[in-house]
Amino acid sequence: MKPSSPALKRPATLSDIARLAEVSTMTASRAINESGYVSDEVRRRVMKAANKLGYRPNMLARQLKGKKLNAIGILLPDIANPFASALVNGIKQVCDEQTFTTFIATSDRSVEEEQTSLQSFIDHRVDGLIVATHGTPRSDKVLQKIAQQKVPMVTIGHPVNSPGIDSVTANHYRGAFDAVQHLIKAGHRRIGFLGIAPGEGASLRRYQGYLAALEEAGIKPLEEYTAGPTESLAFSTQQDGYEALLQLAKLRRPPTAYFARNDYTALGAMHAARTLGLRIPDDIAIAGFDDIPLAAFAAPPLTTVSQPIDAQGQQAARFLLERIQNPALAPRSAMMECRLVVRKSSVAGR
Amino acid sequence: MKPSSPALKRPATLSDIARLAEVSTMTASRAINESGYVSDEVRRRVMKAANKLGYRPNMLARQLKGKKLNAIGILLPDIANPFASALVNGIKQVCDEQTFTTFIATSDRSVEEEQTSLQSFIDHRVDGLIVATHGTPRSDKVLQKIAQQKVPMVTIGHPVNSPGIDSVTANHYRGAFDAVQHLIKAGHRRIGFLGIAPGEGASLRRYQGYLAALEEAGIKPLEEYTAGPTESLAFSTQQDGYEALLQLAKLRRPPTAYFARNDYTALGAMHAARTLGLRIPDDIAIAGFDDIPLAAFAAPPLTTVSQPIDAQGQQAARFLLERIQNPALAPRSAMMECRLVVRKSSVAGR
DNA sequence: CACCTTTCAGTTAGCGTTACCACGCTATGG
DNA sequence: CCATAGCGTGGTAACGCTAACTGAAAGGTG
Repeated sequence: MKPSSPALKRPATLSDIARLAEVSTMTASRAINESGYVSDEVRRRVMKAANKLGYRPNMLARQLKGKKLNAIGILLPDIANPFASALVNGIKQVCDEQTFTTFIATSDRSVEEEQTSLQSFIDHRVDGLIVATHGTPRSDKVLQKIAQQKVPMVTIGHPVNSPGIDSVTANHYRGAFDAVQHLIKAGHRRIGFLGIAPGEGASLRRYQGYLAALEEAGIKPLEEYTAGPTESLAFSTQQDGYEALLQLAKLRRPPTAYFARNDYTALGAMHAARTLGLRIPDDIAIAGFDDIPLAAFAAPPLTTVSQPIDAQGQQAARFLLERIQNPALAPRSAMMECRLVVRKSSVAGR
Repeated sequence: MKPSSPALKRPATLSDIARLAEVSTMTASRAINESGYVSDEVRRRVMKAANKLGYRPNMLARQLKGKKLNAIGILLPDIANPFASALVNGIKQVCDEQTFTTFIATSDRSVEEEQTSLQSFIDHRVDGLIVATHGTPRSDKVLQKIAQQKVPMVTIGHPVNSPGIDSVTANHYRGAFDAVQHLIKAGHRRIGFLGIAPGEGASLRRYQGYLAALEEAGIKPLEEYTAGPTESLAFSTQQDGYEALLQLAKLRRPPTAYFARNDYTALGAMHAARTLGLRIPDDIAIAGFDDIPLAAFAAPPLTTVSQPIDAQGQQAARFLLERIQNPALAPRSAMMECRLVVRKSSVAGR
């Protein structure tokens, strides 16, 4: 006979514990939850029984009784996204302290997926949602619809103007502004923007920052200096950057510097430059955005803008947990500053 | 007065629907679930009511009644991991067909995190688990402990020898063998291994494949040709690759070719080579493993080994869903072949 | 027309948990 | 000595859902 049969095949319940500790179910519940009055002696007995049976409270039954699930959902556009990891870290740091579990789902950058994923979270009765998808008018509508179901919600990356939704965002405008200003100070006047098709940048804050920096320097922005994928407000890839730079380099008077919408695009552009035999940073300068881990290891290392991702995650989690405590809170928003990281890809000479 | 008040603050329940459709709760349940006998007329009435109230079944209450939750948990080592995305895609493809929801959690490469994340999934009563963490003896113990709780489970990436656990894995051994053989065929005899400290490769199949290829060619492996982080069976980074190559290049007779344990390590090594003024592939050849998206965009493009990640995810999901249907299944395992992708980093000349 | 089968709908109970109430017990104070 | 208050414990009901049963009506068969 084994010392103690490892476990029933069915997980232990409160009544199992109660039976073993020879108390009522209710007393067992109180002992486990440290609520109400329980004598030390009984509490010890219950704890011992719970331990022996490997008791784990059934969160589902708990939630059914109107308590919190102690779980939140995080919706990410894409798991390969370099932000994802840092963001989740920041969120988890805060959630762990309050013993909230975090579940992640992805939208694969499709609005349909976004909707079903969010609905799944709600169907499983998470206590709140952190949504880090990229903002498009259609996806905003989805979010507002979801928010109507009275689920506490925080967005990261783009504000949604809706009651009951908090937002956290980085100052993309300012970050782009700083990066382009840096290129201008390095002597460049012809600066291309990689990662979006001409005429589609109206809602892209990084593009607006680019324009503002040019304007401040008295440089008239040329539409032909913008290249990138159409119908992709959401993202832009290495391939896009590669093609965009090849395209702009063909101009009669091509840019001498490029600001890429994100680091992937910038890395693709660097590859294109090499293909064309252009030296970086001697022939052309390149700057990106996001400071992904590989940026520092590119050849040459990439000048870029670093977002305080971790901090955004933390702030979002704090907002959310507060809103779960008090759902009636007025919508709040926080904006965090970015930091320009100057590396070799943008400064000629040593 | 509004045309129709948007929604109660409390989500609609079956009894709400039943009341509105003037039937019993049970009949509403039958109509919604299409089980048992319900007349067409009543079914229509119920559906209409459900629609009007925006009814969504409470999965938690359902599970409590002994039904499936229709949700599985995926545990990933790290979200930034380039596999993660493809893996999740493969899993979702299969799960979507059967209307299973997928939730993701990360272990941050810590065994403690791994345990708490898995336990969280179980606490929330998911129907099954797909675990894609890297195998270490300690983590295997955790998995076995979890498996005792009778949760259907499939591992990806490393087999766990335990009843009730299926595994899916790629043939890392063979993939590494092919890559190293390729380097040998290109004329190299002094081939370094980057990504693990000397003497720690016993359980690393990629290292075993490397050794086997050398042996087959009659090359005696040198321990001093191995460099990388200690106590990191789990992973190796760009930084590790960078340092490892710098270290091996200092040898009196340094390797002329390097096989890196993964592409990140390889990219770090390429950076180190550039720092040293070594040309790739003319002075040294480099090959990696994993074929991450950036590998093709490195300078020069990186020779590497491509895993059938998507297929592994699909297979794992199929295993899991079968096991959820029939938990008594004997453990199964599947191994998928890798593919060598030859690019410029390994072949001198044009 | 008696009898069985199929269809349809309602009633009851229970999943695991906790809120609420009720009951005893002990200590305190008038 | 009885009222009152603070402890400690048990009983009951309910959260939203569905399995199992019960009952009734409709349809078919000989």
